Amino acid sequence: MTKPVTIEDLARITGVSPSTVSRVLNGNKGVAADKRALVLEAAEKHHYRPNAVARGLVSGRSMTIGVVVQDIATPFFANMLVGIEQGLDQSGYRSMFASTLWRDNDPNDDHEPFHVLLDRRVDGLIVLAGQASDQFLRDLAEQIPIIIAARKVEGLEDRCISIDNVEGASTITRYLIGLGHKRIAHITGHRNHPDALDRLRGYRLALEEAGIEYDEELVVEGSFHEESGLKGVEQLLTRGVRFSALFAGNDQTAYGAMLALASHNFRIPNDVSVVGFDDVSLSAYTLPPLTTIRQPAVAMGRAAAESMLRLLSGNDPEVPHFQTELIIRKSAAIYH
Amino acid sequence: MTKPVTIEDLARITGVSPSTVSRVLNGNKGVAADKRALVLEAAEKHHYRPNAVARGLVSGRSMTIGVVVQDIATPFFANMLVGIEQGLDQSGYRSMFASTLWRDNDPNDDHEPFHVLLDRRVDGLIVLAGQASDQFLRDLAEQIPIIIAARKVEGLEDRCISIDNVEGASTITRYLIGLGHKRIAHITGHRNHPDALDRLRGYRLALEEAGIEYDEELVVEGSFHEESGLKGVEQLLTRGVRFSALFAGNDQTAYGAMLALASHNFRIPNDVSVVGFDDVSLSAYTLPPLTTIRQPAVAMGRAAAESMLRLLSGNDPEVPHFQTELIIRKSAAIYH
DNA sequence: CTGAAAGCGCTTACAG
DNA sequence: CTGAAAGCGCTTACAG
Repeated sequence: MTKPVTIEDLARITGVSPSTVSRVLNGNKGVAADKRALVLEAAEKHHYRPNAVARGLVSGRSMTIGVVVQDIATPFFANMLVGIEQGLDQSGYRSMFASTLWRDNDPNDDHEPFHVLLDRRVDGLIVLAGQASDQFLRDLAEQIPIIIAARKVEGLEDRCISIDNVEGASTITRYLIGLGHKRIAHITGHRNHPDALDRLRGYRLALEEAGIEYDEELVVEGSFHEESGLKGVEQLLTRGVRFSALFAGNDQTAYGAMLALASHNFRIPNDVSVVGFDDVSLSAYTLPPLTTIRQPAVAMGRAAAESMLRLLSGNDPEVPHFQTELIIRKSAAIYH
Repeated sequence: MTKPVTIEDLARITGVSPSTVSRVLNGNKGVAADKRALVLEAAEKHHYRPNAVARGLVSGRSMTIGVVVQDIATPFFANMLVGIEQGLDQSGYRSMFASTLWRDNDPNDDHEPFHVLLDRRVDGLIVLAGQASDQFLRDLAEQIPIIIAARKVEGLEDRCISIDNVEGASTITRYLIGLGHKRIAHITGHRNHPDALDRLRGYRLALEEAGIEYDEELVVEGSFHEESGLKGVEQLLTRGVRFSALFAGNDQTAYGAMLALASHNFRIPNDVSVVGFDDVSLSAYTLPPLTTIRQPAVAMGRAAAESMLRLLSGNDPEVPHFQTELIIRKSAAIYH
């Protein structure tokens, strides 16, 4: 473990002052050409690398932006993270992630990931969905530049990047109705998850418009995971309700649902149509490929990063508006 | 943007010296109980939070460990990252990720993610697979504690956590052979990827053992992505070669392959058996559920973090050995 | 038990 | 154009 070379070292080697070394290293104007060359050469030769920690302490900027995420391993979030990295690239900023999910026992741990990041003096915070309260996020916004993605926070509208879940859900439900389906089941996300609530609302809205009565026997609670799609279908089947189509709360739920249906010998889409929400990249490869609503995760992540960059340079974040899009593949068909 | 309170502030408020404040904040012994109480109360009241940057500068430890990863959005890597977070939890250390993948144009950028991390003075580095050269990693190991996961580096064996790809591949190929298959196709990973090479070797090994001649017409190059599974099958079909089973280089490749086969009206596993490698969590939910080789990503990530922690505390890393496991589901069946 | 001082590696006015 | 000095927020010997 060799000690990294410092500016002090370089100064000693080249015979100029540390100030001058610092200046040439920072591409600062006004340094004699010969000294500049000297320093640059020495830096190169000794593999000098600036200590970002020290630099951060004096400049007050760590050049890293914190990202709070529920679960890295969820395809949708993973894609947003990719987008964030893309958006930050070339900016000199880097992202640092902090997650919670898998330790959801301790409720006041909800703030723990925020603190790790804040303590490390990140220059800004991008929050992906998550269960921190609106109030907490509002307070945070007083302390540090913040952008929120895949979630809407009252009072922070100009910092939120999200799609309209009600609209997306009603669009895909309408699509099923247009295919002739009347008995449409729905497996929701977590009971209190805002997205889950909005999607349920969109589903009901579309039914209402079409004059189809809402039947609570047709909806079961899920959790946005594959497992819950599987269980959801089992529940529906146990209840003995008839349905010709199923709107799963998200794509992962749809995967589980399709498996359960197949194992009960229902053919998709001939016997029952299945649709999801999100359009995770895998959904183009399921059997059959999944009809779903696209929520542009990568683009949203990139936009979050870009808005953050704008915020950090003192400008208006200008968060863009994202539209959902109906992606028609093979998992839903005309009712007969 | 309110300025965070500092130790200096706390000293002024409580009337003790900064040294004393620092001591009580660090749970240091030997401080009068009354002063301790005073400081603690003030810290609480003013929401004091230590500046990890300053602390890092003096202690020389940033309490963050860098993780270099090819692609966060790949399920296998995402799971390793989850494992790393789990392993670091409670240790006070945090991870910072840096990836490259999606900018694979510039070859000498390969080292860029290492530099961002090194410049920020991470205390250790966990490298997940990746294309940095063995030599580069060996050099790195001289500078900083390093653990390498999902890859083997010569000379750094005691720092590598990986499974035996040859063994895994030969195991699953043997399984197919045991089912009666003789014409087994294989879609590899990237041409030069060590894992891809090892899996191909394992495949050939098993064939050889069984006295089945290796037929290069049966193997096509893939890239470990869904898309390449799809294309791989198309190629095989175009070649007009007969095969009753297909060993995909990894699970994602298998997904694409299954889709292609299905769209050509092959039933899985009745007409052709398909197996993968990795056992990503989704593989339990495909149609049919995928028979595959499990590479315990989360556990490996956790082990990497734990070994790193050991290394940082001056102990032997004690990297554990991981075994692959054959996971039998529904995508492969007896040949007839 | 406690404070003054030095120092971590850098940047940035301030003089010259 | 260039160096000496101060300072970022903390920790840690060093005296007392």
